[in-house]
Amino acid sequence: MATIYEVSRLAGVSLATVSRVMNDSNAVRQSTKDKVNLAIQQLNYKPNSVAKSLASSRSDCIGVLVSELDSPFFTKLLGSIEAVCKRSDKHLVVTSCHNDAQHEKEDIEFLIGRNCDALILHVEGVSDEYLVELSEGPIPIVVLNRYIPKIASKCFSLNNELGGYLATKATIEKGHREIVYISGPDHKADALQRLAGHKRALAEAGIRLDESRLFMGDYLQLGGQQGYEHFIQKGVSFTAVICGNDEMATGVMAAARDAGLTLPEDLSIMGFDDVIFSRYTFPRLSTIENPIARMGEMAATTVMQEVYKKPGGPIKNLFEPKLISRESVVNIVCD
Amino acid sequence: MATIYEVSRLAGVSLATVSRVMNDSNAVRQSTKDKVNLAIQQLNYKPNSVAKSLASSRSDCIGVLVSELDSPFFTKLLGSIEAVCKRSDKHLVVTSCHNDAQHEKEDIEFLIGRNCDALILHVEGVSDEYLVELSEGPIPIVVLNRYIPKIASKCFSLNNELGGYLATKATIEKGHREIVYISGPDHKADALQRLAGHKRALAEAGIRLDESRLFMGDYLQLGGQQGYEHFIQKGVSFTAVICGNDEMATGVMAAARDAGLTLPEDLSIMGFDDVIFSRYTFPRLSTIENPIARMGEMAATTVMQEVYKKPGGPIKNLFEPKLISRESVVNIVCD
DNA sequence: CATCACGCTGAAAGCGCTTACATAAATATT
DNA sequence: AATATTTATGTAAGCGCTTTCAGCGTGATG
Repeated sequence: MATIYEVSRLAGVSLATVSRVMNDSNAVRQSTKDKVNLAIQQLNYKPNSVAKSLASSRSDCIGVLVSELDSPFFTKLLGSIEAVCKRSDKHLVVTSCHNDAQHEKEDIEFLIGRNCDALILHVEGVSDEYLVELSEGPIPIVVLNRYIPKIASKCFSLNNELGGYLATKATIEKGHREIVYISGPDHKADALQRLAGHKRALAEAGIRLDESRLFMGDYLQLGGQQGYEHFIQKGVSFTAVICGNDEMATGVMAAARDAGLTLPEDLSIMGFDDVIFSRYTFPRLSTIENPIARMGEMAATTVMQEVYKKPGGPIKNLFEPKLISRESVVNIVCD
Repeated sequence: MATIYEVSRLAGVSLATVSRVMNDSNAVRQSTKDKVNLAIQQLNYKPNSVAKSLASSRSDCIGVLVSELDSPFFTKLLGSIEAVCKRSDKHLVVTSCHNDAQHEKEDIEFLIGRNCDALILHVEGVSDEYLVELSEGPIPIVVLNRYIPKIASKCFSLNNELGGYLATKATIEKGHREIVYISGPDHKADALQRLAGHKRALAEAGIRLDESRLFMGDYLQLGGQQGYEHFIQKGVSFTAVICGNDEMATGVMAAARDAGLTLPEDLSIMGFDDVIFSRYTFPRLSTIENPIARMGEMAATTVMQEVYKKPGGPIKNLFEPKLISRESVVNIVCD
């Protein structure tokens, strides 16, 4: 690989001038620029971004930390972040850290050590205080899917409580009274918020909340299956099951079909997130839209604006869920 | 951030010694190590990996280039690669480049400029020659989902032809004779190979290949829909549709249902890849297993072994597809 | 014609680390 | 005890780039 030095020699100018041309400083005469560009072409010179990064302490790299890499949720997120960053020629260092506070911290430090210009974090293990402290450090961060009052402008999140409320309300409006809920794990804030919304809708409709109608799942397909089986085994009767996310909803579908039910006639199922496959299920899943992609977009745009001074539209931090009525929740006749 | 210089001063040793301790060279006396480690702790020193990378021309970073970031296919791939790399403390610089040869080249050059220790590439735009040439360069590469004879040991791919053959053969064995095929785009090698397998199975069964029974789709859900509608409009009669991938199969499902068919009774549908959502469809999709995750694993393991001299089991380059019979392809009675 | 300002370019000092190579200390060898 | 070996540490030269500062040439100004 050619270095800047060889370019400077071939062009008959100094290192500094080549560097100026590279970063198109306007303090270089056009004729000089031409000479340098010619040399660059002839040598097929590509600047070494590591050296550049060390000298300038800017890396044009953004660190992204997500919980999992192989889930449709993060896929959507990552895709939208990458699209924005690519537009400004920034690149992504991606890590996943399986919800473990220790790993999260290690990965964050790694990304910082790697001179990332900013961090986009989807973390569930570390505490709010840790993140607040981090945000006071030299390297800008934004936080996804989490709301921390002290650094609200750095947080991009969904009104999960409202989402949970809408899911349950819509189900009740279809005539359902016997409803069970399969929640995400209770160490996840969004799961708890969604559950809170569910309870509010129930209370509003005057339906007594019965702990036996609640199952704590794992946000995975398996959790949905387990939840369904749990309720059957306990002899709970229900016409609808509301799930903390779409993956568990598909688990319920599978388990219900295995038990011989016809869907959606025999059982209504509500999801949450509207991840890609909810359009592929049959019946197509009624769910709550979670604008994950827009959240990622906003987070990345914020970084572009604040760190790189790129132009960009107004930033939105809080997102509203929306009911998506498909066919998995049906009207039932009240007895 | 503390630098190595401050550590060396606090510990009362030279830079070189600190560096040796960091990279745990064994040529340092234990007592010296202890002094240095103490200083490191006291200063909460974190090495700057950019400087390290520049000085050593090793970055502990592996560049990954995929076509798309928000598709279940790449998700699976990326997840498995990351898992392997993380185990050896290597990190991923991820880029997506939407099948465009020019972008692919730019991104590859970016990754090289960024001192990536190796490249894991899933590229469809650039030519075989380009990749062969690249592989002769200073930075090791491995290639996913593509077979290039000259660098076979660097390629990890599926026997797509066999997959296409198996899909069609299984369908024929269920009694289908009127079969249509929705292929992936003809600029993708795997799509063409799958199609070739389809033709072989047809020929073997003595079924005449009719070009009117072939539709070139886009590997997306939309392509499946369009394919289905195309055949209906042309008045082609068929009892089974075989798709170049699962996403198009879901498109066919949707279109067929919209047309009032009952699945799988009225129409059999075969997919390819067995990506995550094929388990969520109803009827559950019969498809061809594509061990994407294992391919990613092998590719990453190869890099670990060759670049970082990590131990690891035997490497497998060629993968065999397997039929996964679920419920979307049914037996039909021959007239 | 001397002076000043301004635009362009070059020299050189880092950025924080690794790694020959040299040297000093410790140990082994005779 | 003197020398040869080995082991542990320090010195200093980079890695390829950015950036400050100084200096040069040019044209404008008085």
